[in-house]
Amino acid sequence: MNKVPGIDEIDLKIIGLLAEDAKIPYTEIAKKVYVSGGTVHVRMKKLEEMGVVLGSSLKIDYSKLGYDISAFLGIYLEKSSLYNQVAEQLKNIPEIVSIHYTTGNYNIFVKMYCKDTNHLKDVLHDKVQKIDGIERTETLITLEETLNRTIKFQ
Amino acid sequence: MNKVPGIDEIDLKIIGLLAEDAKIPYTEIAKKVYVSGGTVHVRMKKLEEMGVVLGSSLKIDYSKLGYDISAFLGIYLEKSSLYNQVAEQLKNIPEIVSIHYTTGNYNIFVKMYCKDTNHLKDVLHDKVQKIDGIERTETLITLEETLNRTIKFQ
DNA sequence: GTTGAAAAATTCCGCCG
DNA sequence: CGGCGGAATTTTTCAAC
Repeated sequence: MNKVPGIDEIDLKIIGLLAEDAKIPYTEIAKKVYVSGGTVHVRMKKLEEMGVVLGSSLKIDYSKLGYDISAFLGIYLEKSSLYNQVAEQLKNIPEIVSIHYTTGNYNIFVKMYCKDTNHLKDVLHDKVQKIDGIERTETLITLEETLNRTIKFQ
Repeated sequence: MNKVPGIDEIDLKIIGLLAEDAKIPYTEIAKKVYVSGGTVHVRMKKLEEMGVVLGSSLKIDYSKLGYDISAFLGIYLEKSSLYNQVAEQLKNIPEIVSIHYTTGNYNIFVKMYCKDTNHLKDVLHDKVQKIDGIERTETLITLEETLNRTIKFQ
């Protein structure tokens, strides 16, 4: 399997189980992994201190909250050295949930959620396109999301 | 704000808080939102039944587990009607964590994690490229991920 | 890594506005 | 009916081994 110093099979199993549902009680994890509840607690604390586990979050169906459009944005910069500066501005746009500096076609790649096509148009036109250093953008609208999981380590 | 039937400000605040850290105790959420712990519990149960909240998961630093490469894959299909068929095959590749059917440049857009460039090459060559119906792919390697949050509703 | 016990949170239910 | 409060149950958390 995976060779990472300081992390063993048990740690990976714990992470694997909690990645699917972060609210499973440690006592239940303990049974499945054949250790005591206290050990699961100690392991998780270690993993958090190591920075392997960064926290937990809710899985949310955005469309049920009125955010019907999930889209990716490929951004071309005028100069790739502008990344940090442009990323700072992108952070201020609440519709944007992740920002990636990438090799390949685009310089920056961004994921965002919008309520509808008008909202998307507004964000693009009034917020993204106004940022200095952005040459042009390309929009990929997600029509269907088939999968959304965490990687399997076991 | 947002008009979604059956969901009010309090629900959105609860979701907002738990989206940042799914393990905050309901009693603590209750204090911040000025309702009782029982009410937070009832609200969350309602949101889960409505399918707004799909569950919870761990935020994991994949690089600390030896998965140093996060990449996107833009996939061109021979015919876009092949989506379901190809998506089924992609699901069987454990390195792939999300699959999107998109408008724009690519037909399918995929996110994946690999240990290193060799691992990435293997996945592309031995797994992805072997799938029937895929014309060609384009790889965008993430050099830096600046942001990863859930959308702010409040 | 385990155990056990104190502290805290969850969860459920009857009551009230 | 939605929200509250309290009580039983479960979980978390921590110290000693």
